[in-house]
Amino acid sequence: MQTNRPYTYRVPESLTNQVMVGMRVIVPFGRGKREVQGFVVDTNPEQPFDGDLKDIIALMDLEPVLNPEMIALSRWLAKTTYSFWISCLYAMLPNLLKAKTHRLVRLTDDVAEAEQLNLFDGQDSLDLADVQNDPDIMHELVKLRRAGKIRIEYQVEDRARAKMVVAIQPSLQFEDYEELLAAVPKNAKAQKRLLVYLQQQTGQTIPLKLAQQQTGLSPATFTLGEKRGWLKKVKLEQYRTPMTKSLERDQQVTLNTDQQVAVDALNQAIKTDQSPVFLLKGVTGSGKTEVYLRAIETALASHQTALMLVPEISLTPQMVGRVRARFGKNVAILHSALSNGERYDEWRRIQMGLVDVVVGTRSAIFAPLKKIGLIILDEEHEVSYKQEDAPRYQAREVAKWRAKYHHATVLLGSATPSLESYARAKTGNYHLLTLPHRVNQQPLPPIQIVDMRQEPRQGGESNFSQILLARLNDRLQKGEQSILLLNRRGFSSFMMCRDCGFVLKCPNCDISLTLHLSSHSMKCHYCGHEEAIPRFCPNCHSQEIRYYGTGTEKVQAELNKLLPAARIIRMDVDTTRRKGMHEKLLQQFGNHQADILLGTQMIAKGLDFPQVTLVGVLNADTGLDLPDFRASERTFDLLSQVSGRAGRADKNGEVIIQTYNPDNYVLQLAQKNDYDAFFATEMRIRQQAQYPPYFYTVRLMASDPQEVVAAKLIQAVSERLKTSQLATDTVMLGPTPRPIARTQNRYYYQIVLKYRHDPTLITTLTQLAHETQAKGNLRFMIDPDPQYFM
DNA sequence: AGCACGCCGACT
DNA sequence: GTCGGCGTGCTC
Repeated sequence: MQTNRPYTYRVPESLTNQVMVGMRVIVPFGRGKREVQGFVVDTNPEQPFDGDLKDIIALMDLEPVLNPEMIALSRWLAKTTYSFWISCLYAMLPNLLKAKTHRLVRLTDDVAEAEQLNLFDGQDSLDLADVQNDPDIMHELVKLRRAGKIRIEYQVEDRARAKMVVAIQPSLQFEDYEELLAAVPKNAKAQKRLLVYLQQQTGQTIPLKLAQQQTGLSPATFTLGEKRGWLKKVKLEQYRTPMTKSLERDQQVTLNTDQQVAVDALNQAIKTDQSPVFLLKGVTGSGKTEVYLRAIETALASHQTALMLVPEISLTPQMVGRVRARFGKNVAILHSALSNGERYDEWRRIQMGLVDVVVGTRSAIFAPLKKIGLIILDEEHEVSYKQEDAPRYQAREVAKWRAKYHHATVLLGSATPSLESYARAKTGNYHLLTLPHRVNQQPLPPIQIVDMRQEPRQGGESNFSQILLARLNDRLQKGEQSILLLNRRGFSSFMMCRDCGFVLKCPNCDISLTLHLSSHSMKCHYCGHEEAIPRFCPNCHSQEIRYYGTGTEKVQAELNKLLPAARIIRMDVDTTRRKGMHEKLLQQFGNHQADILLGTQMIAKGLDFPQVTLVGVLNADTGLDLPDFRASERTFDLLSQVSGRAGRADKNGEVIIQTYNPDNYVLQLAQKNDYDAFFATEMRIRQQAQYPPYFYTVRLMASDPQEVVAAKLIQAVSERLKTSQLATDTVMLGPTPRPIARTQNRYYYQIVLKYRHDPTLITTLTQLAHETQAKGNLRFMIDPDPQYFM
């Protein structure tokens, strides 16, 4: 944090007129011979440094990688998220441009040959990163270092490598080729063909491969042509384009009245110089996507570009497919599943202005599009729009910042808007657009709530109520499909000894281990720790150990018994971990190779399968009693979304929700599909408890492998806050241990602050971020508008 | 992050 | 008198 500011360097003569704002440079920094990478943020500082300047060592770029908009945005981002400016700059670049520093160990003096052979393997240098985990080698190196026999050099490596292809350019004029044609020997057929081809292509640049194909000539002929000066060979950047899958057919749809109203409002806004925010609230299946596509068309028609964010590409393949179908090669896709190379190439295409539409996940909000006319956030309430590690930005807020900069329109879409957004729409801060009806004219599927406490229990407990089982059977007979949601993976959620009450916990985290039968192990869902299934209690050696709680694995086993004829696809983190499995499973289900799709919340969103007429929620209570003020909002959202998967085509759908809390208002209102009533109820609770959207929240957290160290720091922070002059309505909760006090062998303590308007608090937090040093393993972080409190 | 400097205790 | 561990402050 002490270095969180710009430093001034001299431009050496060799770089005169080459250094530009937005370029990356290599500079010396500190007393050693350390080289670090930096960004040029200004070439004409207001307050020049009064002292000896060091020279810039080298440029890493031939052209800026960040434009002035990005530099201004990064400044604002650093301020509002209490982050380092430089991490904000890096957050805007594709991974490939984030330099890796190599620490090379070099010999300074004669070292015994044996040492050189052992340590350096005959090489003249050694990358520290390769050996830093080997204590023996490190010890040896420390000794050599003390003896002055080795030194460490820092090297910055540029990882950006564009894939290059050779291309040819005709270098002469039409008439020149005419003359040459007349002059070549009659039997030189290949040369003649080349000349004719070049004559036709004057002024073009053609990849060599393509030219060979078109002419049927060999590479040798082109080389000859180059030698004789008929053509020039150039290197052309080639872009790795992801998702080369054939484009879907674009379906032209006629808008219904509601859609038309929304599109008209958006069209008008896009053409103005304002930067309004629209909230499009449309029930599941109401045709929000078509509204998005029309708005993008408008932006393009007025020579502007469009940026569209989706929560997660793998969850919304159908959405991405439709954008590509409509706009074809004019679209760049940016998401986390791309390789670094693919991501870099897509980013370059955007940077160079080769595309006008960008679709991507959270970080795509930094796509270097110029002249943005429209920014869309689909499913705006999704938590994935908030980055959970530094810089902890909310993509929705970045969208609004960029919209102001570009005079662009922001469009937030959702069936269940976040309370924050809907509240703003209600007060007129945002413009509200609504799509209350499904496009297929079907009503939303009726939802039935089943009270699991009333279920008969003959023959042991079942996870299925009689009615849900009967309905599943009915769909099976009719050849229709069902979706079952159980928001818990694994087989059983915990193991307990009947004799002594011992619960098997993760050694690294304060959380019980989950039984996974498919991998024959006990797993921790927080750190990935895995161990064998115990045969007797580790505490009292009793054999009376039992497993409690139900996960997707167990339900799958139970279904196999209850409905042996049903073909089941289970979809959770465990079955989709491998690349491409997600798509594969969905495709199988889409081809009706299975009758039931059973899964965790990953199946709740965005899926559109016409044969699905039944949705069952096995346990609606799981998310309700978490210590998190957003628990109700998330449950309502999940239930609404998953219900929307039923009856999307011409057949009627039906939803069954099983619960032990049938009277809970969240379930009651989800059943009625009454978002507005839910909003009103929840808003009253939030107002009373002083939570968003009435108050802002910020979470401060200290963590360390030693509990006392973390506790001490948070205590000091707490004292500091108490002595600063906080606004009278600012509330400080804590310090307390985090609800899950320990994960990955670190203890966490937190303070949650709630405030309305408190400039002093903001200043104090900024100072805290500056002053609170991370020492050793101790960490301190400030998370504005946190999404989770666990 | 990494380095130098200075303080302090332990040892020669 | 000297060495090394550790806390603090600085890096254009």
